[in-house]
Amino acid sequence: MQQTAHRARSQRWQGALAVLRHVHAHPAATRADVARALGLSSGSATEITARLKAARLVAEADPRPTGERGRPSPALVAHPRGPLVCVVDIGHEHWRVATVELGGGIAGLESGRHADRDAGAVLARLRGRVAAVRRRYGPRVRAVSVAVAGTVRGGTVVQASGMGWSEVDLQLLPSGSRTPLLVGNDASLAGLAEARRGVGAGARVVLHLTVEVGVGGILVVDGRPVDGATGAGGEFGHMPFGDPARACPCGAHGCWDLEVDGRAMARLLGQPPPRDPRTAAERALRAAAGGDPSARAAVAAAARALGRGVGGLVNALDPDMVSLSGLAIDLAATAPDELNAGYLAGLMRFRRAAPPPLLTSTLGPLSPVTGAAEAAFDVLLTEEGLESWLATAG
Amino acid sequence: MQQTAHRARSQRWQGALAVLRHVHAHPAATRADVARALGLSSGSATEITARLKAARLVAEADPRPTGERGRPSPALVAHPRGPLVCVVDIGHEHWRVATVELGGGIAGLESGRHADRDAGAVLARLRGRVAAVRRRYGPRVRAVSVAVAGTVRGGTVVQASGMGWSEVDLQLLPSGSRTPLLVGNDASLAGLAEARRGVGAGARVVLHLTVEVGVGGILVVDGRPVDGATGAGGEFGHMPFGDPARACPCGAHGCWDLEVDGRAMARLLGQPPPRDPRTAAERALRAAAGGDPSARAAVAAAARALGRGVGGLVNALDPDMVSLSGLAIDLAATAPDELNAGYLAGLMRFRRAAPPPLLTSTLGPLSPVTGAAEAAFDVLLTEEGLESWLATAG
DNA sequence: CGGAATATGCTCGTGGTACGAGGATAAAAG
DNA sequence: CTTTTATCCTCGTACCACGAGCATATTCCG
Repeated sequence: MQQTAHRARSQRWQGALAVLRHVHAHPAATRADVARALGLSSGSATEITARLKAARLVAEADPRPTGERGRPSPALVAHPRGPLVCVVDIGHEHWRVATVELGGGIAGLESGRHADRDAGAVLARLRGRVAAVRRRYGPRVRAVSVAVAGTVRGGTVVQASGMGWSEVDLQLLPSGSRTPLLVGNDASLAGLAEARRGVGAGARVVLHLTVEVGVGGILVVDGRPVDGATGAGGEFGHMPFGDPARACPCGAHGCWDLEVDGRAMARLLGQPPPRDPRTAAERALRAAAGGDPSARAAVAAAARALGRGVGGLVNALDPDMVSLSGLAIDLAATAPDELNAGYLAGLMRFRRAAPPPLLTSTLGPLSPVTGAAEAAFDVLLTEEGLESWLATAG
Repeated sequence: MQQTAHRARSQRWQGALAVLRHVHAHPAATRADVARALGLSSGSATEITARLKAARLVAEADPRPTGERGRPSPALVAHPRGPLVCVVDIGHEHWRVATVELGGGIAGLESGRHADRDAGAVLARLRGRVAAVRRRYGPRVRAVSVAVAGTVRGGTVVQASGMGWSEVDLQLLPSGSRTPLLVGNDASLAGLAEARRGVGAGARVVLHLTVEVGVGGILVVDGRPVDGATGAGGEFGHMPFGDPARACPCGAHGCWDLEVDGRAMARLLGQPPPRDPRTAAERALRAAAGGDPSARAAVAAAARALGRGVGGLVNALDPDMVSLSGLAIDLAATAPDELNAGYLAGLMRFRRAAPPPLLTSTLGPLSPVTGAAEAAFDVLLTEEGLESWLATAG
């Protein structure tokens, strides 16, 4: 039963891979659903699921009574000894280390606040947590995937101003380890998760935007993130939608960032530049909600600037919908009319009859974790990934 | 030898399709090249090429002496009775109707100037030319693909202000015809061509930008155009990079369009808004090249505005390179320092050490034709397209 | 309560595709 | 003219999916 090596490159396991991808994307799917969706005959479904079960990739849950006629179909779920991804989420204040299985289920989750934001200290702690996960699960951990609140290029953090980092190499694995390490921006990964499993599920082209300190996000087309040549795509906050005279810490001028976040609101309120723009924004939003007219005006201006930029991005990128997250949700809640007015004014006329809806993202604070897991499974659910799993686990 | 219907959905002809796509993308490739690139055994290559030859999809040219050692390998080329695409290019002033074969070779080309720019008149003439192509080649014509100088959404022209069109349905085929009709923006399709076969060949992420009246273009990732939910993506000229007080004919304000084209230069020269911004721009560029200081200043400002916007787009989209076309080439030639200064100033600091190069596109005026043919072959080189070809031609 | 209707799962024979080894072929190099 | 290099062809083998036929599990309905 020894299989030849080269064969794998062409079509071997292609059907199994398609099934596996479908199971991952639709965790509740029954075997019959999968067969229908993929156009498989029931014979093929039988054979493929048998192979996937033998390879410890999927398991079949007891069929649950659906109330429908016909023979009940077992649901395909992650195998209890199947592949896992270790996800690390590095925020400005907090960290998370999660273990995610096929289908997106979270098998384990730890979190905490940074005791010391220094890169060395943060990474030392996270290395320990990752090592613990790998000790516990052994070779089931197929990848480590990091979501970090900073600009990422080619696997390293170029800048994470919230933590005072610049040019940090995220060495989270012992040197020499062959486990792949993936790194992405947290807002972009959150957008990937929203597009696939959140508010964007079903839409083909999703523009995700989040406001925290500045604006981040991602365009997701057919479930694939448009993250550029080096993974640094999605830095929409550094498009020059603002006042060309205003310098941005990024080095450019007139960045959109400076018009919509806590820095913008503080400026509009006549306050000095805030040390922590996130809480400054929250303060302004609370004051505006409480009826303070000058806060109201500042929030309105930020909302309008947000809407105007979204309009420009929609003109250029033509999404089916826009998913809003972070402070953008609060801006939309506090100043919906201004956001909408800015959005419509920014759109080309022909788009105004039926503009892509601005929708609130639904996945919550774990969305970067989910997105990082998605990115990792994208790598694992390939022929190479499968081959490697079969070699170790088969 | 009757083949079952369902089989085709899974992996039938998958290998042949991969070969066909490779041949299309690499017209000069020998059979050995293809086998190597796709990891095919020589036996498989033999079988697949035999099948493709029998299906009148590819032919093998006489092996040419290469001067290298070893048995010469025949080149795989388009079959002389293989599938064709009828391409229609509708510019502001001119039209073209081309017949393109697999691999991108142009088998026939007609062109002319619009006698009357009215949509009805233009379409009537083009319908005639398309009908002539279809009469001549019969069922070999598998698709009609249109590149039009206007905003396209979902297969119809929303607006083509250069010709005074709005909401034009491009009915170029007799009603009831089953031949697929594809429609795209000319600048976006030109960018697709440049990314695949022009200056962007080899790059994974290409941002193509062209200046004519306003700015158009496309982002191409892994050879796939990022053209949005309705095909209207790439309207980069309507991002608000300019003065927010300035109204754009598109309905929005502050569009980049208004800062870089002939309208911008006329404005900077204190002239009234030109009826034909294209020739106004050419006039200003000529005057600047001739040494006129005020024209020089106007061109410099437009070049700087172009560079600044390109910087913002690079920040957000992270391409490997930027391909410039149309008047952008002239701006780059006339005011290279200003363009570059604007570009670098618009980039985030971490990008400035190795910014994506701004390169001049290479395909020339036929690039929209090539791009439209590419878009059509993308549809034809699928299982459905192949199946349909085999049904009629097999 | 029991047969009909419905939906799904399993078995097995068949066909299509790719592999890989071995030999044949066509050019350049020595 | 022989050797080297690179390619092409033939053929036996393996794998995967199909589809028909039958088995199984549930709901519906008289």
